[in-house]
Amino acid sequence: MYYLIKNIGLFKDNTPEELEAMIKKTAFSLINYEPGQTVILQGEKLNGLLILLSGEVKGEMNDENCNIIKVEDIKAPNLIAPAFIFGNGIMPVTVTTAVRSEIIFIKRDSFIKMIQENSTILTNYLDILCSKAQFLSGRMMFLRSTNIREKFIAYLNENKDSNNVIRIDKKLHELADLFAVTRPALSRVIGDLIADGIIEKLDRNIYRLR
Amino acid sequence: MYYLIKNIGLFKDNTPEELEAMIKKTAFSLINYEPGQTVILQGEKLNGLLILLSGEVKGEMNDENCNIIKVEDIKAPNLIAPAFIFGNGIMPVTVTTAVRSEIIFIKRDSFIKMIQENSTILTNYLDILCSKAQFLSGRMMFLRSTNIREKFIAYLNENKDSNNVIRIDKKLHELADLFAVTRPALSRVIGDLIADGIIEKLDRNIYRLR
DNA sequence: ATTTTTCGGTAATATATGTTACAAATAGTA
DNA sequence: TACTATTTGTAACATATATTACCGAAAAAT
Repeated sequence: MYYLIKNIGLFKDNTPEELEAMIKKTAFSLINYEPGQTVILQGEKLNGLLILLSGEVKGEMNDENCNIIKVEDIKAPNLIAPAFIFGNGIMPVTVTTAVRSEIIFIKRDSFIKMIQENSTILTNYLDILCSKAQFLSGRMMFLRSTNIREKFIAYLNENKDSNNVIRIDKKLHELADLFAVTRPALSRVIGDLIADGIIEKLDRNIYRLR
Repeated sequence: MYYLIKNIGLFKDNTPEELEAMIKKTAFSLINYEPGQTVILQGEKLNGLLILLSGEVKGEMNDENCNIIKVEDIKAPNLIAPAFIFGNGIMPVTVTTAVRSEIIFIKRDSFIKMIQENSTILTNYLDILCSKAQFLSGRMMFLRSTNIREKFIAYLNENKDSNNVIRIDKKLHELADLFAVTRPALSRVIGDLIADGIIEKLDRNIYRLR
């Protein structure tokens, strides 16, 4: 178990032995979930740290019209909703297990004690929170400002290799979802970019910028 | 000064005396800025905590086409970019003073020591970071999913009083900016909502939902 | 090898929003 | 009061994207 959680960013700088010592003096509960069970409901307050030790969970959101919006999948080992332990902390999504899973729950007070006593865990947690905020802030600027054409070119620039070649390792509909647009619209824009000579299609999902 | 910074969320639970004792044993620098001076440049790494003690700063962003996008104004007393102290920490905006200002800078290591030694400051900082991430995550869902009509109705629902009346205390162009749309488009949608009998206009910037 | 499913390209059409311009209403100021 | 600047409403038109549908290619399953 300590070898498992060492793969989580929060604990990456601790040895399995340190983690064992630390967990041993921390109050926690280890819960086994069957596939499809609810871990935490949208609207509930998260009162501590959830560590997905094994298995896989998915987040889903219900909007006012009761449409279910799939938000993200988390595979073990990983933290679940680390940015919802503090602040108002009301979960915007319902988290359910996709497969049989083990989850560790550490109450907020115990978690605070843990990060106070261990400065690498503290800074790792701060890194996680800040990175999350920075990522979201960047992503928001990205979504707000640009059209599909610029989004796609920005994506290519971020992922190009030294030859300006990009292999897109996502389904097109996933990429479209990332850009918050529809797949045919993205597809058309890619076609336009090729027609305009801005990019070159080398193979299925492989392009070169020029 | 200690009375001033007590008004910052990070220090709200400490008495001025505690703050004085704490600051006295922390290495920091207090810098005076004239109006229009640069505090930190877009692309630079932030290496500690910036506390705006007096005055006012603004954040501006340059996109690839060198357009300047105004991001936000911060009035004293307040923290500047608290979510960029950790993580990758590269500033996405340039911060400059709008008026003569005083700014305290505490290096990252000193700040870590401060939050380790004072658990109310630690939890306040965690609250700030988590709230930021939660806010951004909510705002992103909002921007991604809905059209102007739904955004405006959501805004009305969040701000309505017991009689379903909303006084919009923003300029229309500010509201449009919040929604990441243009003012005429928002204006037209409001007109449509009135025409459809979904809302009623009581006065300039005052509406009733029905 | 054959069938079935998924994935990506494309087109017609509909819709939402942007752009630009101008006028009316309001607020601020001499 | 009159003048000016700001804010808002509105319209014509342009554009980007969504929606829907269909086809062919690729991948997966049988």
